[in-house]
Amino acid sequence: MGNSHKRGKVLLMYALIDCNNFYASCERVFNPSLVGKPVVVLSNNDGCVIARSNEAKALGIVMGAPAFQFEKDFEAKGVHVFSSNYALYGDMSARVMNILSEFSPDIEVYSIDESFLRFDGFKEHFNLQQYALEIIARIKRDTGIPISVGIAPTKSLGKVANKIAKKFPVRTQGAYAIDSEESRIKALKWTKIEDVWGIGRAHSKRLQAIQIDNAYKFTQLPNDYVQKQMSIVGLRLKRDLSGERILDLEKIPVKKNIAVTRSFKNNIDDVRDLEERVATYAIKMGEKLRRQKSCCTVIYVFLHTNQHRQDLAQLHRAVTIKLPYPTNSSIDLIKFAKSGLHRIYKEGYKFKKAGIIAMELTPENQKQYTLFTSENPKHLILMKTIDHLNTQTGQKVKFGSQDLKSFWKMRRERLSPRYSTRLEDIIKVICH
DNA sequence: TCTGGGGTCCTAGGACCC
DNA sequence: TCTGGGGTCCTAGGACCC
Repeated sequence: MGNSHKRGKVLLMYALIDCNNFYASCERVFNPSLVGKPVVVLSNNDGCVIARSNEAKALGIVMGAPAFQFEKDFEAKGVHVFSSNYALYGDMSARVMNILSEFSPDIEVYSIDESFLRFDGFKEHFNLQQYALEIIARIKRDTGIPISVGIAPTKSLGKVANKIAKKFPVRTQGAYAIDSEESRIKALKWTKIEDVWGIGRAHSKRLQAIQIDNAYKFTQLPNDYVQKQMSIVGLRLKRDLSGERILDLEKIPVKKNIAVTRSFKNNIDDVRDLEERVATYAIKMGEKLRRQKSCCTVIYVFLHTNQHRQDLAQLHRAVTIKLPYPTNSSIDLIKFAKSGLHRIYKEGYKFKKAGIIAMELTPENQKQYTLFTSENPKHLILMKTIDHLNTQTGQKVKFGSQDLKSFWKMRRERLSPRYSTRLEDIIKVICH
């Protein structure tokens, strides 16, 4: 394996831990009768499939499949369908990540269902394969969630190892280690180019055109060619896959942008209805900003018609607004977002989606107040109070510009209970 | 009728300046 | 025939991720 991943005598290793079919697995934890049955979870508005159990995958239900097209299929094949329940998934994720952090002091929570752990020096003291099996058993016992573990000297190789663990659950028992030069090459030759982490549709298509159809062949390309075609990002990936430790754990970054965007259940053409939507997004954005203690100085507002309806006139409009002062007050954000909306709105179009994005975030405690334009200091106290009411008491405070009749409520017809975060929904165990 | 949402990073090229 | 040149900043858009 060369010496590229060794420093002194300490062997450097990473583990990538990934929850299997996470959302579908979460639904199963609280409804064990679903074990062994096909389960799918739908996106917002029950639009398309975003998670599938292995049984659902085997039935040929593809990722992103529009739910309405598969409705009959679901019924015919006995597929259990759920609306996405982020309160449940977020809570289950936190439990899993908490336990994982007991197994290494160095952890990067990469996404809701994935973490990298650093195992530097562990190999001298543990059988890593065995250690991985312990992690799997512990997570299963304490949360009910099945996971896969890939162990390797670099992060991108950890991804490869994880994929092998998932693909051969019986042989690997859910854990696979790339721990020699031979196993690295064998694993890369097995990995299709389009399955490599960091190589998406566009790049894999271009690589396939020059007969680069697996990850090993990709690592044999000249550096300057890779850099030219795929920029510095591609070159870093090539070196990391070759066994050089290029990618390392990343700290949870403070977000640089915060977006709130939604598709509507139905088309909207009335500007007053759009105002209500945009105001609601602005409030949500304010909450997100305050949670990470940031203010924004720029907001971006956009409107889209339905791109799937080629029979209707299409329009994409957007505007970037520089705010006079950094803010995270929902009241201000509503005002600015609405003014943006009025600049881009055009009569005569049926809009399907709108969104706002907060940009150029600054820490809340570093506000630069300008002399004449600044925010109303009363907002600060008001927002604190509202956040407290919303998060601590379960009350929902609404603003005047919001719809009070829940007319816009997302379609979530098949929502499971919030088993783990809502007392009324807690699971009942009946003993006889 | 019905097709998700929220992020990051990099580069090319234009605007502008001296 | 020949039409400066180089630096910086900004933005749009492409590519990727889960």
